[in-house]
Amino acid sequence: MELDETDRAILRILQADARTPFSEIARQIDMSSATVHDRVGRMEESGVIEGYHAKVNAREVGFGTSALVGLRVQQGREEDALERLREIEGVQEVHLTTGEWDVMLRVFAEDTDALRELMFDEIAEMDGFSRSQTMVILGTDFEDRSLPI
Amino acid sequence: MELDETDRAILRILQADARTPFSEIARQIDMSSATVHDRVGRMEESGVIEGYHAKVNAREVGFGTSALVGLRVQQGREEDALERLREIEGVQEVHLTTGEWDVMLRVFAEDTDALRELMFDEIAEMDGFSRSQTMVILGTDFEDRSLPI
DNA sequence: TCTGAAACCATCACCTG
DNA sequence: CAGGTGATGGTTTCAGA
Repeated sequence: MELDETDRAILRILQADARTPFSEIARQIDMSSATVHDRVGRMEESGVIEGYHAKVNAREVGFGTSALVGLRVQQGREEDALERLREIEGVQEVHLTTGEWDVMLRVFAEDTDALRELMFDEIAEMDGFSRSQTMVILGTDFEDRSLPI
Repeated sequence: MELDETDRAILRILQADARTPFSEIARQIDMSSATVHDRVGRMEESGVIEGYHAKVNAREVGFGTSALVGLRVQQGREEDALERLREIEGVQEVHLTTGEWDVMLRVFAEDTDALRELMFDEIAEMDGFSRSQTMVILGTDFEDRSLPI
């Protein structure tokens, strides 16, 4: 889908605050809210906007620990491996990558004990993986910065 | 902040769709929308809810390439290093980690050429870093899965 | 892309158990 | 004191221009 500057302005606003009323967006971009409604609908339909999500503080809901995990997958077992990763609740992101690791995960767990259990009992147990490396996240300087549209 | 099952139900709904009207949330959890309004306000105030963000398809807005980058930081230069990373637009996440790398980044770029420029002209140029490794993301199986609250 | 109108929603002061 | 009611002003949404 072709996006013009008006669409991009709408995206910038909704990236920063997805609950901004269309009427307020309309004021900011100097158009009617019917137009905003229209354009947002088109961007949702076409997949430019993939959804709206509340960002919840992980620590506050009991996930005090997070880590990045690199995995090596045995050749030919890729799809199989991904399928099993999807079933593990703490796994929040799965990327296929070039370089030292074939798959990089972001996992969340209650604490370091729960992380260890997740790694040893769920991930290390899976076959199709040869090596892994866990990088515990000690702190996050920032994340969920808006894309510079 | 203490969260009860009602709060958690609200969080689950807003994680999945941040634009759900309070009246609809009220229907789902069988309470009045005044109560939902109240509880959401309290969770925003206390930092349980950190914001509401539209998820924009990166490819559709011109970011066809993404990578995870590991960096080694010279001792004592950490704060300095983070400050410069914050200024680079394509850098969307910065985590401090244990293990092989001190800092892990998520970067977005227009294409592999732009990624190379970002790596060589902006990141490799910075001092305070000794080594780096770039893992280009070939595909993402999933990301932004909701936390299992 | 806008106007206008109907339906819908957020918000708040004020009750109620 | 958490939760509900009800009024009101703002918002969404859609047909029609």
